[in-house]
Amino acid sequence: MRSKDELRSKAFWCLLGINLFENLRPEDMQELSRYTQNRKYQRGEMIYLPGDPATTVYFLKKGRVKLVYLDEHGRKLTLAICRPGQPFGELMPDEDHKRSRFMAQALEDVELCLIGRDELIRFAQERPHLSLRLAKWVGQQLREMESKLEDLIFRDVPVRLARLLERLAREEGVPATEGIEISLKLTNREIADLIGSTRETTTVLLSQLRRSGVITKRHGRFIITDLEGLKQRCAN
Amino acid sequence: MRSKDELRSKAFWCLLGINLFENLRPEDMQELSRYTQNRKYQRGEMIYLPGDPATTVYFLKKGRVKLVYLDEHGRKLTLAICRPGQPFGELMPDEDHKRSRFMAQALEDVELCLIGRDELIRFAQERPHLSLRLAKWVGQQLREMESKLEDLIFRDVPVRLARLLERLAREEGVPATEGIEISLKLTNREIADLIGSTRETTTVLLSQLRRSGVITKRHGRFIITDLEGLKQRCAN
DNA sequence: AAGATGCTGTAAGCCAGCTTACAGTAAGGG
DNA sequence: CCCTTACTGTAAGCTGGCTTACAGCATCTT
Repeated sequence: MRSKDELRSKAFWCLLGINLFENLRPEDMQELSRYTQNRKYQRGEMIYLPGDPATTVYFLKKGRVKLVYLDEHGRKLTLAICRPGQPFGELMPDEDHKRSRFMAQALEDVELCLIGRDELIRFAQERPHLSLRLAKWVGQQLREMESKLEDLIFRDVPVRLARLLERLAREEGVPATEGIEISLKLTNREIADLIGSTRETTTVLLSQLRRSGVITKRHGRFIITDLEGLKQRCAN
Repeated sequence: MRSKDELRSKAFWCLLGINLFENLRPEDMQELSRYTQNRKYQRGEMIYLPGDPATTVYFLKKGRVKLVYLDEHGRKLTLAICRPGQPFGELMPDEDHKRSRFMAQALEDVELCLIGRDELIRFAQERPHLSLRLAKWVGQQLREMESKLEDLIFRDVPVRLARLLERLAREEGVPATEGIEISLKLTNREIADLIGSTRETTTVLLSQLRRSGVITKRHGRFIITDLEGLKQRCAN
């Protein structure tokens, strides 16, 4: 059986690589790690569902996770794709501890560590620097939401699709022989959910882009073969 | 000429009634007030414009202010209506101090006090409780944005209009003989901007609601005469 | 009083993109 | 290997709500 110390140092290690906790003093890390847990999920598994009490904050260690809004009629909108190092979950829920309206789903095999919202806040209460970082994190989420809103109101579906692909190429792209490969397995349905459109419309638009030589597909992953052409389609 | 103390206590008074600074120690209030300024604006005046550097945080003392997103083609979306006691402005802008994409306009004669973002953050740095409140504030903005997004994607225009009127009746309503009066002068154009629709469509829908006996208008202000009927129209 | 400016009301026409429907293809699993 | 399930591709039709266009009012200005 492993010693407590070993377990603790393992948890400690878990906190490394998380942007939010960079530059934290080692003894603080040590303390914080006592409140954390490690979890693993397989591709496709749900990490939390709409309606689950929003009392936990998650930090991605490995794999990617998508955050999806689900409405009462089953329509979906994917709000974000989180990458290793990033936190997700609701840090600042309603006064009345209302349940989250989002779900988090593993896009790949995922490793994460989690911490109770109240513990994290109590811990931050005595560490102003961390508190401000939390505020900054929430501020980032806010800005992402704003840009999502901007897209959905002011841009039409073809432009939203082009902008999504351009962003994915920038954020998740790896160089390939034909161009930039988006290192994410995404179905047309998932892309549709990301741009707030339907599967059918998205399929048609993707076919057009393929025929125009802007993109191609290999092993279920998209490759941007003409980044310039794509960028032209990002404007209204 | 007035003494420094008098000026200071006046500024101090300015901080009272602002939710964010409730329960702050008097000496902290005293110090914070040294960084603040008071300003007045008339109905219709701009407080800041898109493109202005986002370095200031505002606290409303009197009157209401609307925050509007303006796109490059002149289309508008009103994101929020702020009321006395509420803060607005961008507390947590991009790393690169990107300029705000919003404008703030006085809906009525307005009194506010303002403080530099950096000063406020430096001040909060040593007061963890305040830092967490800032995070909570940003969290609230985030939730409002989420609900705006939800409306815009999943609900059609008539429902969005009904929900807006219901919300305004709840938040800005005062009892009147015929029903609940919304204590805000709003043109059809402004209502259209609030629900992400056009002036014409909004006019038609408002006329329908009037003909159905759900609302009426007096002195440029709407009165909800049939709250139940309105609530029925809030569902999809 | 006349003119300018901005708000309200109404209506015809149009179109992006959602719906519905179906066929073909890939892939996972027993 | 077959069978089931899920994904992709295509197309006809419909419709919510945006566009465009005007006319009548209400303020405000000088």
